[in-house]
Amino acid sequence: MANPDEAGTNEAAEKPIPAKEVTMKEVAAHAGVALSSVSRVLNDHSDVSESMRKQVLDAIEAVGYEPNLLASSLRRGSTMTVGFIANDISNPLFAEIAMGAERRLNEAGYSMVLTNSEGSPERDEAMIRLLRWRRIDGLILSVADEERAGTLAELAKLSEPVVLIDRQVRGADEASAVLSDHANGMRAAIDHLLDLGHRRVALISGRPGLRPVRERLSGFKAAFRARGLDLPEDLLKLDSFSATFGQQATHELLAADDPPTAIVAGGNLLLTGVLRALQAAGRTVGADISLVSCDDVPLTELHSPPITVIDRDAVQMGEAAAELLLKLLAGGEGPLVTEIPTSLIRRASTQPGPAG
Amino acid sequence: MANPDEAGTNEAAEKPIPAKEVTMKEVAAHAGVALSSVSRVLNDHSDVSESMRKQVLDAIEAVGYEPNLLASSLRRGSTMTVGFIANDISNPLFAEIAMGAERRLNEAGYSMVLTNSEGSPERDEAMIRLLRWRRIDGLILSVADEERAGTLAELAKLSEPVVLIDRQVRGADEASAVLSDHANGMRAAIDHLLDLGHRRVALISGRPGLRPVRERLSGFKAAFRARGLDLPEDLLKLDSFSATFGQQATHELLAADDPPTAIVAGGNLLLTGVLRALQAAGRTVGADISLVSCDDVPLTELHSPPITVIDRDAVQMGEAAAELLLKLLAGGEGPLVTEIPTSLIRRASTQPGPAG
DNA sequence: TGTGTTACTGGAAACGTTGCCAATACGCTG
DNA sequence: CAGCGTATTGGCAACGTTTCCAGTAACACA
Repeated sequence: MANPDEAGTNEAAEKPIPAKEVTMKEVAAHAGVALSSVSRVLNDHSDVSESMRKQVLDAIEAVGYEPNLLASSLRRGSTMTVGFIANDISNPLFAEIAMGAERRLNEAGYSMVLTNSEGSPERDEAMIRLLRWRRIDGLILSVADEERAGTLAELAKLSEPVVLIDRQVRGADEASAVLSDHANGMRAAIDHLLDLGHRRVALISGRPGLRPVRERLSGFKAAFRARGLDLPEDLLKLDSFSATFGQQATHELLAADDPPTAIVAGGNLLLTGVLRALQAAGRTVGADISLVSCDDVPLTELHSPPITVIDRDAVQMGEAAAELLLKLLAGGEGPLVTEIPTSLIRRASTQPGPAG
Repeated sequence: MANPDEAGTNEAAEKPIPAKEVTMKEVAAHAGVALSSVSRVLNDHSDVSESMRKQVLDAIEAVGYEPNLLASSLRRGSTMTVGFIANDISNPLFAEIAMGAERRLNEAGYSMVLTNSEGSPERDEAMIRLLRWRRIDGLILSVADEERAGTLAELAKLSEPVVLIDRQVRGADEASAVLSDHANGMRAAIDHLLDLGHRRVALISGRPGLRPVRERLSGFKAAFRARGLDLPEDLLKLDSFSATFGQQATHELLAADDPPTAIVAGGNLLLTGVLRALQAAGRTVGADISLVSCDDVPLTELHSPPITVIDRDAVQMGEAAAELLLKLLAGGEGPLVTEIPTSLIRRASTQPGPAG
């Protein structure tokens, strides 16, 4: 199956070949030139004659040489690789961010290695450490816990540039980041619901330890405050982004004495839990209870009725993160921050409430 | 911010430090032992005294040593890293497969680097080559095109073990793979539709060049043949897995002279396109037209009505792929194949047809 | 013919590890 | 006390690159 004209005549591989690696040395020997010349051709340095270039390229072809990036990186001191630690790749949102980042990085000649912390701070730390030991040139990540000392310590040991996605660590100006404007998105959503006459509005989301939750909460509060309305403290369920929590929280909310007339799901996984619970309770979205979710996914658009969402451009976030990192890699100074806007897409899941 | 007792007294870093790497040499010097002893401690070889171990570990702590995996891999000739090339990470199905694989590989001490070919055969090739140059120990992937010579050539150059996901390359017995039993799943789905009285059943999916499509098609045909029914050739739309194709194909099907009474969407992205088209045409799923999709995602469960799907366990697929690869890495022989079952989940999107 | 310049090429020392082999010290037996 | 095994350690050569520094040849010029 191998190309027959590749190995002379008498080199038919009979024995369990020891699979010796073909190195630049072989190329040099075959071309009858020095090792350094081969290197110069491969990295196209200026000082190589046309004849030398051809000679070497032919030899490379002839012996079937393949570069060893490990050796090269070791010598050069740079891997041209950027790490990306996602909280949860199975979340389509993160996948899009990763895609955006990878595309931009590839354009700039970097490659990206994607890993998954599955939302676990321990894995976060382990991944940061591993990537550091691998000598990546930069890192894009969305830590699972902004306050965890271990994670911060691992990050501090990293001398390469870091860009956070939707996270903020102590002392706002310490780290570069791409941040989405959750506060204004939420503010718009709550204003919309209040306009419709809702007053009992519930918010289900993760722990306020994470920036997106803090921001959403602040937008939520701002909207109530602006109208002089009391905050429905009992309707804040802030504990996790998981579908199961969404389901449980919704179940509890519906069973309460004074249940909400509108629910905001702060996370696209949460939404599936919320919908399951509403369905189980026999409530019809829109008619019985209004619903807003975060991030536009197929489910929100195709649900009956379609679900109002606070949207943002995930691919753009990834691109922006890559852009910042590239600036830092090029020697750019200080913490850089890009803010990504959010926008409210009104759909039929939000209907006039009791006072509307 | 750095630990103050870390650098003697007079080493306060004032200047733009050249960021010299702390190596085993520094550790050895600080501990007053040989380089090789440090290495022995780090790889916990048997022949190290307790005192030596402590001495070295203390020195490591003191100088803040961090292993260089590049150097280590170069020397050892093994990276303990497995590559994973996904067709499309933003497809939640692939994300789950990747998660399953990574989990299993990590248990075995390997780490996984995930990359994304975005369904492009060119990127496929480029990624295989890059990973090969990086000297990965093994590869899990789902090639974008089973027949493309370039991809096969790149794979052939790889001397490390490979496991395919739901793909089959020429000569069934040439490559290890995890294959899902699409044929039986589709057979069950079509039997279900035929039982309900449907005869005009459409299938929308990717190109038959890919195994999942071939298998689904074969299950589709088998079901019709088994009842002596003619195959509705005009209802086969096999060109792409994208949402836009799903939408377009559905549009065309609905506009035809003798439109289908049931549609099978062969791919979870396709489904969103199909639903958009049905919605645009004002058809109600279940009542007006029956619908079956492949792979259970939140949308299928939470749609109104819920959508009948041919399901399979994606995480299990990933685990199985890792399992096979680990066997091969341990010296296991020959191509290994694991078959993953599919099952039909009946929901309200499939209703009795005209003849039912 | 000698000198300087240009344009290339070769040699060798790194990069940070690991693993082989030889060296050392120790304790014990005969 | 010689001899020998055992347990531990040190030294050194790799792994496959890149890059600096000399060296060489060709050539033009005086």
